[in-house]
Parts: sequence; structure tokens; C-alpha cells
Amino acid sequence: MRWDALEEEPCSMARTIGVIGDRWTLLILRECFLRTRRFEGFQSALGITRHLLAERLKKLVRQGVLRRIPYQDSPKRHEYILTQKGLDLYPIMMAIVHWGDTHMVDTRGRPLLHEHRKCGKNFDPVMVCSECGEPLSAKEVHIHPGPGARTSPATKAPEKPKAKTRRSAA
Amino acid sequence: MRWDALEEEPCSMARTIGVIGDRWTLLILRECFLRTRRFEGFQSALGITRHLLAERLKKLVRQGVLRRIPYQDSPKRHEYILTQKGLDLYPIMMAIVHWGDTHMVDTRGRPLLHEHRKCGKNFDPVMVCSECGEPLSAKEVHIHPGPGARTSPATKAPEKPKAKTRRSAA
DNA sequence: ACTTAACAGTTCGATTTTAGAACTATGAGG
DNA sequence: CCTCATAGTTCTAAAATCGAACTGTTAAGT
Repeated sequence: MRWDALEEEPCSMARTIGVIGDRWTLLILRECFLRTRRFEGFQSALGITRHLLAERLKKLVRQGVLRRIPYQDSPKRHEYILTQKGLDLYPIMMAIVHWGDTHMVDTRGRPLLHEHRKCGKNFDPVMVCSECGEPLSAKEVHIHPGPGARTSPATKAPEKPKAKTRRSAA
Repeated sequence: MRWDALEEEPCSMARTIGVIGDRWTLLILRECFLRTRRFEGFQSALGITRHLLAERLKKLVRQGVLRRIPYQDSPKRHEYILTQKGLDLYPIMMAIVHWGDTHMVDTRGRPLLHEHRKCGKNFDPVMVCSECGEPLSAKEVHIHPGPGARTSPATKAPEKPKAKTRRSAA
């Protein structure tokens, strides 16, 4: 399976993984939310190779997550800022951070605290139902095929039923 | 940077990315939440190579996200089920799906709909503040160093300030 | 008894990605 | 002219992934 194949799967998760589903991309996006905007800033904060950084930034721009805008002429320089599509990744980032805060902290505790400006308190992100406002857990959610589901009726199809191996097919 | 170096960074996001931050791991976890439990099930649903699948499952078990439990003797067979630590990844999964539903759908619409058993309605996940219940956005959140922050006072340090390149350092 | 099948992996050569380091390009400042 | 800052590009070596076949265990069919 190639990376671009992911984006054509009838699964919002696979498509999203095609965009942000690799280590460096996620770390670059972390930096974006921490207000890093420039090539050198990403490079020195992350220790990513310049080659990969250039490639990942290009990909994120192509996908509309970042916008590349000039901040000076002569020499032409650009910086990378989150589009609305990119800003909408915030819940994903917060969910990732929160899981790490819950399950991956050492004895010293959390590396970062998040303060909600509106209420002034340090908080955790909680995922709730848009309809009733109750917190969500996997067991309370039932999945249906939607209008964009694959044409076959089942939730998913094997697509490769030929599992001929062992002792040569001859 | 190696994968295991990520898990020692003083950043909950980096640590989490060390666990789930690759394409196949995320897709394997998707299958877990869709109730896949067995090796062949993962393999045929995803088209992942058996080699990688075995490796990723082992890693997820080692990290306490999945538990490998026998479901029959003779021949000994095991299945992989989510631990509580694994189930806690649900908000991440939902956030990823929701971003895809918002930004990556084709003309036909969403591949899947999610129904909340408690209220009976199709819903979107919304991330709110644990303290005041208001929906969160990046701009309303202020970050402080927590007790597990790196020893230097700044939010982050370059760690590699020596950027000697160009025309030999001699 | 022999053959086929299901399941859960392991092994191995070929291809693709990533790492690591140097190099290019443009203009500023001394 | 030399050096620095910024933003890349290019190159080779190392690591990860792919694709396909192979191993081992037991049940079922003939």
C-alpha cells in the first residue's frame, strides 16, 4: 500500500492518516501549534534532516494544512502558518497530548500544563457528544455505513481474498 | 532520531507519537476499535505485510496498549484485545476520524456515521474543557511548563545550537 | 496414511525511506 | 572580500518496508 492510496480509501481515518500519519509530520505540527513558523525553527527544534523537513512542509502545503507566505523580499523568505484546516487539527493534538499525560508521564509529572483562558483553570480535554454533551467512550458508540461507504454492503471487505501461499501454487 | 528516543522526550506528544505515531500502528488500532482481534483478521483487512504486522502487534503489547490472550489450546492461538490504556486512545481515534469527515470527504459524504447509544443520535465528537465545559480552540489555551518539564526554564531548547555547515568547519 | 486447509507467525532478497552530512543560492554587514 | 543567516537541494549510507515464500501445529477430508 502506498501513502497516496490511503487518501482514496473510504475511511476518514485512513485519509487523515495519509495526511498526518507519520512521526515527523506530527512533530512538525506540534511545533506549528507552539508558534514555530520558519524552516530553521522547525529544523533546530526537531533535529529533523533538512531534506525531510523540506519534503514534509511541501506536502503539508499541498494538502492545505499549512500556507507558505512571504515575510520578506530580498532574499525571498517564507514562513509556514496553519490554515483553518490545519488549526482544525487541534483536537487531535490535544487528544494525543492528553493520552501521553495520562499514560506516559514519568515520576516528575506532566511536562506541560494547559490553561483555558476563558475560565482561567488548568484543564484536560474531554471529548463529548455534539448532540447531548455527554462524554464519549468506545462502547457507547454504534457505527453505521454513511453515504460515502464503499459500494458493497458490509462495513469492510477483504479486497484480497486470494491467500495462496505454502508449497508453491504450481 | 530513533523511535525509542521519542519516548524519553519531556513532551507528552512526542512520547505518544513514539507509541502510535506511524501509519500501520494507527490502522491496526482502527481495526481494534472495529472489533478485529486476530492476526489473520488484521492482515486481510489492512493488506499489511505479515512481518510488519507481527512486529507492530508485539510493540503494542509491550507498551501495554494491547493484551495477547489465548482463545484456544492445540494449536495455541492468541488474540489481541485493547487494554484500558488502549481503549483510552478512543478520543484520538475519534478526533482523527472527525477531521477526515470534515476535510477529506468526497462528494458522496462520510463513509461512516457514529450513533451515540445514550441519546440515539448521530453525532460529532467535540472537545471541551474539563473545568468549564466550553469547546476548546488553540487560541484560548495558554501553555505553562509543568513539573515534568525539562530543567531549562524555556518551553523548549534547541539542544543542537552548533549549525556549522558550509565550506568545511576546518 | 496422506493431503489440504486454517492460523500465526518467521525468513529473506529487493525496493523505498530516512539519516547525516555537505553543497548551493541570495542578500546583509563588516 | 569574507563571514553570517536563511532556506533550501544533493548525495551516499543505513534502516525500514514490501512481497513472497517458508515453518509449525492441528483439524478435517478421502
